[in-house]
Amino acid sequence: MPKLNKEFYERSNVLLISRELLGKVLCTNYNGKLTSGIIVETEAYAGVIDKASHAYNNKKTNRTKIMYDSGGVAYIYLCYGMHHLFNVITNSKNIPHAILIRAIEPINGIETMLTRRNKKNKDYTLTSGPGSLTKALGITINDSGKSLMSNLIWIENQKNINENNVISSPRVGIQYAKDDISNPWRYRIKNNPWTSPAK
DNA sequence: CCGTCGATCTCCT
DNA sequence: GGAGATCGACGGG
Repeated sequence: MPKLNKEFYERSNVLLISRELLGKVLCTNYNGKLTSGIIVETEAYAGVIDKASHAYNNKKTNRTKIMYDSGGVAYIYLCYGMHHLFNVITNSKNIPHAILIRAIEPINGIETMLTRRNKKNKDYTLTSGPGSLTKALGITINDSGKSLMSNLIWIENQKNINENNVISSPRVGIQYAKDDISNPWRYRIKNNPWTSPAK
């Protein structure tokens, strides 16, 4: 299937794009090892006005400057000092919108994922959760800023998920975000067992 | 099944 | 020094 293009990512409605990413296929190819999975859970981070966003109030650091690129690049950062969390940057240059990919359903390269995760058997913990899926796909902060039209990390246009099969609810782990805590900007495919453990 | 806790980088106070 | 867009190990019930 074709890769999602620059025009897809450069649109301005980050909530819409977060919903539309459900059902699409996140792929990586490191050292000839292709791994991929269906995106089943996302969270939108709405930039300078969103207290849960790293770019709240136009904050810019060496880590977050990637967020200010135009849409279609990867923003990957280290969470709790050890987990590499993968985000899609959207909107135009200097508008730092981001979408966190929280869970995928494995498709290709299961054996490679199991090796990277030090697991024997495929179970729901393989790629459910933002830190788990990056480890399974081999994604690290080394690739923060890379284009999503590259042959390293990309997203393929598969199917659209009907609005009736999407659950939206508050985001996870953002108790510090005050009055933005309850925004229902987490999106999940209904009844998909590969969504993250946080319910 | 559940709750608690350690790991350990970036950024802020 | 402390908190964070997390995960997995461990202990108790």
